[in-house]
Amino acid sequence: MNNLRSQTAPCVLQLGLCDQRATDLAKAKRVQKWQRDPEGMRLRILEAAKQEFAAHGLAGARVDRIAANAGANKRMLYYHVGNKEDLYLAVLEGAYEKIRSEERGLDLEHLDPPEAIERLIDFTWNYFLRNPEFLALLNTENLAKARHLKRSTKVKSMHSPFVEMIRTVVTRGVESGDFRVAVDPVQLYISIAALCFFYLSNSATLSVIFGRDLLKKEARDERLAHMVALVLAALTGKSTADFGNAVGQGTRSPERQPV
Amino acid sequence: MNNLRSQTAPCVLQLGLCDQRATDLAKAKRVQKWQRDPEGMRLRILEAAKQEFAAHGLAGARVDRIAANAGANKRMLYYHVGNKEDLYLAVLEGAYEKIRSEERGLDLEHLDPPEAIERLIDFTWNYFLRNPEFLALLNTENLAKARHLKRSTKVKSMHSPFVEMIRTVVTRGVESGDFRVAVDPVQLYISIAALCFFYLSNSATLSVIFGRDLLKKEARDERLAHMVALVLAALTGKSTADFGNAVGQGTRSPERQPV
DNA sequence: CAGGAAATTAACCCGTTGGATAAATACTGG
DNA sequence: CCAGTATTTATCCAACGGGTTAATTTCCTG
Repeated sequence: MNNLRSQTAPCVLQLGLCDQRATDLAKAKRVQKWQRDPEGMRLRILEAAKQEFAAHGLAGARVDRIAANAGANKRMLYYHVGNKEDLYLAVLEGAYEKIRSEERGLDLEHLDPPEAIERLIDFTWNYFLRNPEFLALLNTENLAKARHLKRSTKVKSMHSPFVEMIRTVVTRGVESGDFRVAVDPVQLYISIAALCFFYLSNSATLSVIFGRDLLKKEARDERLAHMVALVLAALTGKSTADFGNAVGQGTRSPERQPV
Repeated sequence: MNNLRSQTAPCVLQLGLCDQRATDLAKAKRVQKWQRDPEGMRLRILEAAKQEFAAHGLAGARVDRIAANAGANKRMLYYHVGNKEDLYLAVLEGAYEKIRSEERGLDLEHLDPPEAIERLIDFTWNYFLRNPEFLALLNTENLAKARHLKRSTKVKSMHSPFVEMIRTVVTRGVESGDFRVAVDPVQLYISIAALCFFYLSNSATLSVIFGRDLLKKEARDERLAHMVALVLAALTGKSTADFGNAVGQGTRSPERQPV
């Protein structure tokens, strides 16, 4: 259809000359047509690749589109990162790095155990909301049965501190009497992630089959309250108001009733 | 690489002649080379397509491979179903049809509310375990933002009875005093599906980052117990033995410790 | 048993796409 | 300011993959 090669955006800071190339080719020669910026270029490539892989999956992603959206030439991808799969793995590693890095700043150690859990849920939920590409990338990688992730050395090492962080919270909660039982921290984290991840990652199909928009503000708030109430009720044994409140909200307004 | 076109498997019931075609071509002419079987062919195509789409996603799926695995010619797909996207939608609709159909047989109405919930979790979990393609298909469709599902008329209509089924259980549970709160049935189902779905759908990456095999028998049993305990504890307010039991199992055996 | 419709096969078409090559241009150290 | 290197651009291409056309074979019906 449309030839992507002709769409390759010129590099940043091109001194506003590219548009007039036709009018004065001779003069253009004396001026800088592009600037070097390897680091910036690499970052823009990775960002564009993240969007592309998230939007279309590994097989559906187009190298040309990534280049175009990065304001680069296709050749640059191979020069700066490598082939399509290398690019994909770099994006994936970056995505894990980013979330685990933010999680490290959660500082759950200084909170009451129930508050710590609530904060973890709140963070996870909002992180997924803010970074929908992350969800899509994980799904893509799981479709590939983690083939690429297995090759990655970086990723494996960055998860044990995170698990330990949760384990500490659980242990403290049991000792303080806030929690009735000492759950396996990995199991607990998977459950928390599951509640957030599935809702958001599958919101498109769920919205269709249940006939309500699961992403609108009220629905999102309701969901967060539901998840916190669910997990805390199970851990502490005490019911919270929110869990009860969530009851009818989704069903009362008639236009949101599933047909 | 290898030319798929030459791999097209002959039709079923070819009277065992195909292997000897080279030896006696003349005689073969007098015998049936293939049999008509439109319904069977359609089914085999859909089954092969399901596997292919589940394994590679929409963009990654190869029409040639589907044809080959269906023991058919590529042209047959277009003859019996339509183009690639039609094929994909047919597969997707069939997948929804199948799970909702099995769910209808659950007969939760005649169980105690807590038992009914446990049974629903148990069924969902095992259905996902038995039908991993279903998970992959849903992920693929969500990557496409439910673009195809929205076009489907069949799918939307088959979910309201299911939601009503759950709503009845919840209402009965509240009336009997088994449940402390009347949760929104959609919210509850999404949570149950989430706990099962995410664990299985993402088991590949999770197994890598947490350094344990989440699909082995013990891990699966442990997970089911954890989920049932989590949901029932939140609904009933009573702790169950399993939730506590699950504590250390994942962490005690040293080889499963995340590094 | 003829003849036409339904089912199946074989071969081809052509735009797309990942990747490669070589040439041009900017920067840097001497 | 010059030579050499790093970065970027402009083309090119062979393989691939979805889809189509046309011929071939089986089955059904009158």
